[in-house]
Amino acid sequence: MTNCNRKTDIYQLTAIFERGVAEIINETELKELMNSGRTLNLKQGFDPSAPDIHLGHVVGLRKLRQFQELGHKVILIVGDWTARIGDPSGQSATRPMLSRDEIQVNAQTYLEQFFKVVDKDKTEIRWQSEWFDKFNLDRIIGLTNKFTIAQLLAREDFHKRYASGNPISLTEMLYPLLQAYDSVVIQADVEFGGVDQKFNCLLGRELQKIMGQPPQQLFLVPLLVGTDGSQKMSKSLSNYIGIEESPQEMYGKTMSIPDTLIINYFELATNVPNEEIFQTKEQLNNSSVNPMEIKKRLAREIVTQFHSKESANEAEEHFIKVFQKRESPQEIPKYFFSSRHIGDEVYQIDIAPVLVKEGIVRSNGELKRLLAHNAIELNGSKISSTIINARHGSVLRIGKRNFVRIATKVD
RNA sequence: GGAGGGGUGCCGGAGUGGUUAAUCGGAGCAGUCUGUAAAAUUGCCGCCCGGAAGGGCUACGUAGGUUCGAAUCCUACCCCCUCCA
Repeated sequence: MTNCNRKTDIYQLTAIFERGVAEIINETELKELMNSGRTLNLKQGFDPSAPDIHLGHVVGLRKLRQFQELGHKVILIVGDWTARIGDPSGQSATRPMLSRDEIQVNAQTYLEQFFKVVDKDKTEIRWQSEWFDKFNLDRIIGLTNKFTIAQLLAREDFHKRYASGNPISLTEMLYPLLQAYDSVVIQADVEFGGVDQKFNCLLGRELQKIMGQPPQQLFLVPLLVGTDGSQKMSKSLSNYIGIEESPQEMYGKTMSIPDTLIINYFELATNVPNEEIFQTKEQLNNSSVNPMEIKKRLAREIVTQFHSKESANEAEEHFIKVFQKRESPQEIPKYFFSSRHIGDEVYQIDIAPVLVKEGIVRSNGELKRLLAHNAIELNGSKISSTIINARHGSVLRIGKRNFVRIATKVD
């Protein structure tokens, strides 16, 4: 190994262990493993019931990527069996069973997004069904008798639910066991996950020991707080930034995070070097720069990562134009409205049917509420009725962010 | 097998015969302010008709029943929780 490479290694190691880490079990052992020169099996599981990846997931995926760059191999487990159980960390216990086809489709979608961050060439994909399809009662008993109820109840989520009298199904108890068994099958060296996965991952470690394997190391990343600024990013709370979203959406959602989260996002979701982040922190602390400007930088970084620099710049222009200067955006979707020509290129139009039918507003009632709140503009001026006089090409703005260009259609 | 408690809107949680589309909190949406930040403040928050006043429909686990009238009473069923065995 040349000196040059060594330096890179040290630099990378620092990045790996000092940023975007919640907890490592056991750090010393992990470092020894990494020094052993062996290609490590990095385990990452995913549940094909929720195929969309958002920035919260990216925190962990970026870690995987960093490890890959050191030459290690990711083994992605498609949890086609655990998906049927549903991760108990959600409140609702039972989920509908997914069909084979649905799982296939979800897995496909997931993979496309997954490889936007993780290196495809250094990834192996394994399906739980490879081993669990063959499981019989004998094996299930063999697995379950290795653990006690008390052990499983130690999991915070189970514990809380039990204490507050909420149901826990036996099947759910199986979830951590299956996940643990995956580690045994693939002989995982390190399992990656959010801190909320700690219990499940630890169980894998436990089971490996019982089965005579060296226990896997745990690399737990922090949970990214969502755009609402209070809860962890998740699709069901709709406080997420999906990596498949348009540059404009991504940019806008980033701008909507609370200022207090800016540094956190820089650290967890971007490659901006530590020194720069440190400077940024200073600027925020002594108020020498408007936090908005810093957030714009963050938004550009994020959009660039999943789209391109150009898209990021365009998204920023759009943002400034539409939200800061309150002008109409460049591109506005056009809809045809039944119109009655009342002379001089002016048409009388009832906008309600189209807006409701196209789902731009939820219902007629909703539309009336918006009108009552002065939330609808025609070419920049508020309107108070769904019956309007407009020209072909006039622009409607509904709420903050919905724009509609009117195309007239005389019946 | 026995005893008791409970199932309400996106979530939590009131409500025990009419004044209840259902108190309150959270979430959400919109207005003002503004940096799609925070804070503040106002309004909305089942669907349909109506400019409005108002009217109609659907809804409190499911299906029936009593009643002029039921989320509230009765019957059966389904589901959940706790304790005893």
